[in-house]
Amino acid sequence: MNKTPVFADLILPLPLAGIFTYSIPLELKNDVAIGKRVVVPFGSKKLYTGIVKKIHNSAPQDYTIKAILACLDEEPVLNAYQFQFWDWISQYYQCPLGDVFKAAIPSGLKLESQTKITKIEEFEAKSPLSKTEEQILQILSHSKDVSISKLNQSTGLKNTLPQIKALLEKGAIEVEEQITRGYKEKKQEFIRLSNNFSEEQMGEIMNELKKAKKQQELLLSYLNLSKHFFETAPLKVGVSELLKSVNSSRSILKSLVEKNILQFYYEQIDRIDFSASELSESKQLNEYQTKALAEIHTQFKEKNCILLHGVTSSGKTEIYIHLIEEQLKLGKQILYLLPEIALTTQIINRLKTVFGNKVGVYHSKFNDAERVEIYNNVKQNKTENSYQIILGVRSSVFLPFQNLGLIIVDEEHENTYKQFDPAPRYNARDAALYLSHLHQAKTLLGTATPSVETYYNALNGKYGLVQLFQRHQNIELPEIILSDIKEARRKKQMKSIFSPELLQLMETSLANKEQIILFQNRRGYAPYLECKSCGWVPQCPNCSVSLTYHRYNNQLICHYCGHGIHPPTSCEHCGSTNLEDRGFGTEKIEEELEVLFPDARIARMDLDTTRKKHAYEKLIYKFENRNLDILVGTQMVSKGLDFDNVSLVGILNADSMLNFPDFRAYERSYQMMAQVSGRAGRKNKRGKVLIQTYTPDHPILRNVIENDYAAMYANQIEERQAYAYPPFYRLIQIVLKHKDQNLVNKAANYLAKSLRKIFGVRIFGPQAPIINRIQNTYIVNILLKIEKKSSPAKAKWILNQQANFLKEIDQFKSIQIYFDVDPM
DNA sequence: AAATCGTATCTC
DNA sequence: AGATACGATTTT
Repeated sequence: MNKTPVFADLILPLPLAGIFTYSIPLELKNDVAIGKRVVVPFGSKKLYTGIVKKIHNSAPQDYTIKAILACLDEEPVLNAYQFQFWDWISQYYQCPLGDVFKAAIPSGLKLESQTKITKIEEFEAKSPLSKTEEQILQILSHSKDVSISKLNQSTGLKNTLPQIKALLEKGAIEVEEQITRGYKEKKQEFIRLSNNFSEEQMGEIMNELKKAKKQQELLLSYLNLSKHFFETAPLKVGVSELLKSVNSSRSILKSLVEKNILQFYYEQIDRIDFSASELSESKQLNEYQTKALAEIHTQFKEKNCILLHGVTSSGKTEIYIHLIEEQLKLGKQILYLLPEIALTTQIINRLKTVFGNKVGVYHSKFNDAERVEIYNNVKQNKTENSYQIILGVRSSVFLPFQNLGLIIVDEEHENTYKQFDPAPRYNARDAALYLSHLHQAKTLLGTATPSVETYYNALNGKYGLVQLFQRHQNIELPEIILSDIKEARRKKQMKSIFSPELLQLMETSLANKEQIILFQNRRGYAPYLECKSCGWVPQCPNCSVSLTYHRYNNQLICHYCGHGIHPPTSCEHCGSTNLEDRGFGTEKIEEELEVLFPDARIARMDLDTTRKKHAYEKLIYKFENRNLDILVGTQMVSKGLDFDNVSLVGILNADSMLNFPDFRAYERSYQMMAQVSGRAGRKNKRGKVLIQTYTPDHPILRNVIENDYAAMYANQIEERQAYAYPPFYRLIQIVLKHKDQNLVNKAANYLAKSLRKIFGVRIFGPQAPIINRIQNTYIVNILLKIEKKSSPAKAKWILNQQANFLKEIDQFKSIQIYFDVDPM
């Protein structure tokens, strides 16, 4: 027998490069296996959940090795596809596997220990304690099991560890590592008869309960609900269901249990509803949809990825449904990606009516336990009671699929598919293509306004292309009207932010009992506050941005770090009390509408009004049922919602989008305006879109009016080629961060210089981003543009090497560096 | 990321 | 000197 110790290489949920080798103790030898979770000590105290990546026999030489403490799983939580997928993400997006782990696994499956501190009651101080030590003991005497971060918070100190250590040595406190309980199964309380009473016995019992009318009533209700004497096996009766049925109380039920007539029992239930609901057939496709579907079939024979370019309201969803049906028949899993939760509500409902409980939804507003259940459910992949279709956001590409047949990426152009912070900075649309490739599955990208990159790939034959330009039920595309607010301002015709044309149209719509959507890409009340005498604007103390005024809580808030203060009453510069809010956020627009249209029912939809779990659905529901006349919102209102009574869409300020300093600004503006416009229009009446702008002659606005995607594309692709941008070049952004602005600039200059020696003119910068300070850390960027045909892997290798060289220079050691591959 | 170690700074 | 603050180092 081979008695040499066996080792396991683990992925730990830490932003550290590489994998970590631990020994497998004898008693765990049979348990530990690739893909399972194990608990290991890391550093002096902490315990982490690691995932076994490899088991081997080569003992590491350079360090003493620790042992695995426990194995958490009977079955692996990660399958072979996922290991490959993680490796790809880690390599392509240049981040440690530990970061991928953190993003991919719901935190309910990642236990982590936390230090809990308790006071020892009998402790008496032999020597006088320091002020902070006294303070800590004071806090501990109020509550036990206090965490270190909580202590730091309550004392107001940055670091209490030295004091904790001192107190520990003096024997005043106790420190314990507790593993926070992860996922808990949900149990439901049921009630049943404690004996299989005969009808005769039951009669006696009822008789005995004559004096306890309430109890009698409750028992009777139980017999009714369970159909006890009618069914061979009585039905399950939930405690809460029973109590509700006769409006009884728990204490009455308890006395029946004490009399040993009824008894409680518990069963684990899924948080997810699997009750079968009534299903309706998928809809018959119209002539154009049928043709598109046939084309998709043909092209999938040759290509692995197809772009379905269909105008808004052309019925792409119904085509998806037919494709999903086909995959289901083959026994395959389907992943349906959406850019954000905001979009899901209407599509969930549509898919659920066709596929019922085969559809699972995965997004960030679910709590941990729910996410774990979905994860486990997908992992099981049974045909009964498991999701075959996952409707989810970005992170659902990490679910444990075993048998994917099709990935649909809806609204492919959306930038929310790209994760910006923290690592992994992946694009779910691009990752989906790799995931498809792993499973030998197909990918369908769907949108009315393709991203320039995707459209280029489709035109050049890398992807298939299927077009669908007929709107269903022949709803006409809306009429788009421009309103020159520069002119209106000059003539003093503007009523705050509203042009006379817009107000006119709004009045008509309201008079016709039709609905209105207003779009303003700015939340809060006013983007900034300004002193009228000297022009001073309150800034965030931690970031290089001005503070946004929010009226509902009367606060100035930084949208980058969340810092909030009460608005100052006087100017910090000149002392003037003449402070005025400038610009328009959704909150202010809502307020002004209430004055202008006192009879209209107005609501606002932005990040602030949709924080709560179902707030978004409630708003949509209200609007759908025509309980609202005007909906004001940020980009949330532009995405995939279909309402059939909206006759007017107003875009309040098109210029802020157009003037955004980014090479994708025009493309993004076109997409945004085209998408919002798609919300207008009804079965028998052409909708109207009014765009307010200072630059009515802007070529992009012309493209929007003429609904000419091709022209916009032709123009943009030319610019992309001329200025070396995607799809002709691949971008990698090198980001440097440090608290010291001089140091970070110096480091960036040094790195850019050494990179120029290798990449030459492909290096741009260093340049400070528009917001060059967030949370008191300064940021500098260097941009690398490399030809599409050259090897990105090699470029990344060189970047890494050069970054490591920089880190070897003493003064630059503490500079943070990371890469953003394909930045947005 | 978080604990620990090493060193600079503050306070009486 | 001792307490405190902060940065660098280490983690398998």
